[in-house]
Amino acid sequence: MLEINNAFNSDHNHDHCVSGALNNAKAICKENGQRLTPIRELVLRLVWGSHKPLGAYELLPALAEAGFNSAPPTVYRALDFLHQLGLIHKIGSLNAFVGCSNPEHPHPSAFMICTECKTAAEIETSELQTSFNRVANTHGFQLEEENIELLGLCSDCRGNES
Amino acid sequence: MLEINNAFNSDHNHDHCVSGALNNAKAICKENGQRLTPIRELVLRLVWGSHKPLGAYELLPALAEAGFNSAPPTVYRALDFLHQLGLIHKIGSLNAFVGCSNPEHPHPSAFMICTECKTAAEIETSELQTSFNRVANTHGFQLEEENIELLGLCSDCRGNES
DNA sequence: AAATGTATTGTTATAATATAACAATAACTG
DNA sequence: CAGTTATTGTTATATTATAACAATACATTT
Repeated sequence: MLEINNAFNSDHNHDHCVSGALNNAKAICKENGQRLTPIRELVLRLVWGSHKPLGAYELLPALAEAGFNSAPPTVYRALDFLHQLGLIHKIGSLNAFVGCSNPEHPHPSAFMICTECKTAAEIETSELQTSFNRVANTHGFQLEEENIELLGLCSDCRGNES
Repeated sequence: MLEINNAFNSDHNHDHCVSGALNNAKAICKENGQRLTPIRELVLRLVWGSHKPLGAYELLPALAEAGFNSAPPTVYRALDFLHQLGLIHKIGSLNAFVGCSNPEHPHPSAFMICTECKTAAEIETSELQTSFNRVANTHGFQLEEENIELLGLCSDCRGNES
């Protein structure tokens, strides 16, 4: 059974998501001998602080406000760094980044993305991984990354349309 | 069981794919009261003629050669038109378009994309649709489109690396 | 601490992708 | 044929992303 996270439930305590992600990130960086520098930490906080995928250029003002350089390469470097460690996901169809799955164990993931309000809810995909791994193995394909995006209207936005 | 098409098999008669897609496109346009104009047909041929996803700007020279206007809006319009009818797929992570699944019945689809040679092989996903539909229904999500991308190395490119 | 090498960040410029806005033409409809 | 709609042409610009190199910070060895 596929389960989703609570992105569509606006009641949850989201600070918990962010701080969980941060602790996780620190551990992962330590394991890999990488440094979670102030810029990287800020970008991680910003991305995880939103259930809506954020584009690189949406992050720049916050970087500037925090006193960092805010040219595009700065934010793209931080995003690439976090992405490579599996700490954030890139939503290809939106050119935007999102965090907030279960921060204790990074994993391939899928998203339901509302085309109206842009909210992205992560789907737990363990059940799909079997299928993906099998088809990859069958064809000698070395699976390295997944972009799984379900696009449509969330229940809130469906309601507002009627 | 997931099956893939023959994109990784360079021996197949690809003209057949293209002409199949074209016939299918004509029928679908007729059904929907849409016109498959010369520009649209050319773009369809070009996209289906390649197993590698093609970016919009890669198509422009061919449009120019064929005597059409070749400014970006021209090709984006044709791509949007074909995409909306389900005749081509957009690969979000590559900003590129691809055709060539079973042209007789358009359907949601998934791709294995080689990050080295850029070839995209379509995966038949009927087995996954059940899962996707269920999770969408459970959360009142109105599923409209899917971007399913498996990224990695195809067997050819794995061989070349060793 | 000084010297050295590596990683990170700053900075400028530009590449690559995509769309807005409006004019001109072609195709459909009564 | 006149009126309407759909398509294409055209110019300009918005959005997303990276190249290239300089400057600084950090880590390691001596």
